[in-house]
Amino acid sequence: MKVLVVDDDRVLADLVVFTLRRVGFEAIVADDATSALLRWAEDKPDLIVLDVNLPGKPGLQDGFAICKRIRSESDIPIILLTVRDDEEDIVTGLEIGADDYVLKPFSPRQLVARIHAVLRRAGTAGPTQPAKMSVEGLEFNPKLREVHLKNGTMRSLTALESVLLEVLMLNRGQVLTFDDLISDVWGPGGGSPEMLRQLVRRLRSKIELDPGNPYYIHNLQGIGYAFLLNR
Amino acid sequence: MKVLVVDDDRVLADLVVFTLRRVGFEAIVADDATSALLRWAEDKPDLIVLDVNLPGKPGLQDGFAICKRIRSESDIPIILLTVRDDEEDIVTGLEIGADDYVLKPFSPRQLVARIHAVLRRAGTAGPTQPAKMSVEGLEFNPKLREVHLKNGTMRSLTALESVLLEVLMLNRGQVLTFDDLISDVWGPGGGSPEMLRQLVRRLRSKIELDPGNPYYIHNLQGIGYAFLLNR
DNA sequence: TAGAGCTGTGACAATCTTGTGACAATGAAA
DNA sequence: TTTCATTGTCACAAGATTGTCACAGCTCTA
Repeated sequence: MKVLVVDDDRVLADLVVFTLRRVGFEAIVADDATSALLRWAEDKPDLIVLDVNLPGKPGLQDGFAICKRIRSESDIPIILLTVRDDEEDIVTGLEIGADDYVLKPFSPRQLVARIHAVLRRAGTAGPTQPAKMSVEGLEFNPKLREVHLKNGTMRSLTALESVLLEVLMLNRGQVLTFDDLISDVWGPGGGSPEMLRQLVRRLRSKIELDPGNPYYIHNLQGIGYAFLLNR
Repeated sequence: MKVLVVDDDRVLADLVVFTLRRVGFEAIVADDATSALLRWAEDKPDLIVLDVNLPGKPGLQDGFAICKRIRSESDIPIILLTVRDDEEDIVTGLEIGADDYVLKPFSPRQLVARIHAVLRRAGTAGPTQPAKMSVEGLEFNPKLREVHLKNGTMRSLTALESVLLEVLMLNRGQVLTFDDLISDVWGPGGGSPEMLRQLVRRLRSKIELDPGNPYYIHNLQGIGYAFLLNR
């Protein structure tokens, strides 16, 4: 997941880029309109974080101009960075197509959270989902979010249960650490071991014929979980 | 893969070194600016873990000063250890060229993960665990913490049993003293002969076909244990 | 051969990890 | 606005792991 950060404030841009990379995003920087458009065209980012105030001609080379230009050709998610209390800017930005805005000053964590929210709303396309996945009498349809069990029953899964099951089935026979699973399900920087435990329990209650003696999802104490270890 | 750990907190440095060695890194220590620069020049480490607060003149002999000095001559990956999640400190560190930072207090596992992340970004890979270890009909998978015996059975090991078996198998044919084993398994200052005895017993009960007449783990009275001594 | 010291053992205590049931919070849909 | 589904959070139970203890049996030395 690649993010283009457009800001002429070097220190701030560095901090944002560092934070984004730290939680797993690719991040690239542009510091004016020209290089922003060039980066957008060549690096094909998945989201743009765009400062409103940029060097160059106001109205022609500021953040709004870039946003407008990109919107004429693309639906890419755009988050505007603007100065506190400038509500007129906010309205203008949303009108020309920005998806969200963040007020300066802000903390990088706040920005990361906002990026996640925008990406969720945009429903970003991940790798092509397989139509169905079948293993050991368990048939899972990610699109419909339902599983058919060995005994013929069908269970519907929630969104998070689906994500977890897909991650586990795609990596069956391997041990996935708690951190790996948490990152894969909730995204960089999200989730917690407690949340994962609960999700595993909920998923087990739907797919295991005997949840007290799980057949599919195995725990390795202190390490993580595995789906159908070879045994 | 050699890591230079720069920290005047001896206990912490020992713990970090122990942890790094446990997962396959070489680790060396310096406890002030002078020896840090000397170690860097002479031992040519591949990465530096650098505490921000060091004894000596602030601004001239602290972690930032060392980082700045090294950056003027090298791109070596540098991870700063700091107690303050203060953005100012973080920005300062990044500005002078640090690649990442870890907040104290931290768990050794967290630091190792951060080191791997920085090395990945730097394009170098840290040491990986051997997939499997096989000796005389005993097959051990450290990742899954399981052994397959000569008679086909599979046994799961606990975390400490795994560590002990790996140490023993990596040094097979050699005698390891009680102190060596205790230090390797529990780390500096931890463990005891009593605990080691119990652990050896538990491990033997899982891997020996005849625990009363052990084939793999031999005791040398008053000295230590060995794995598969040639007799 | 006897005794001291060492190693192995079974069992229990302490601690940690995982699983569980239930409730709170949130957001979407009716 | 209300209701419901989903997800997050909490407190505690259950199970696993590790530490500790006391003693039996073995080995080595005088």
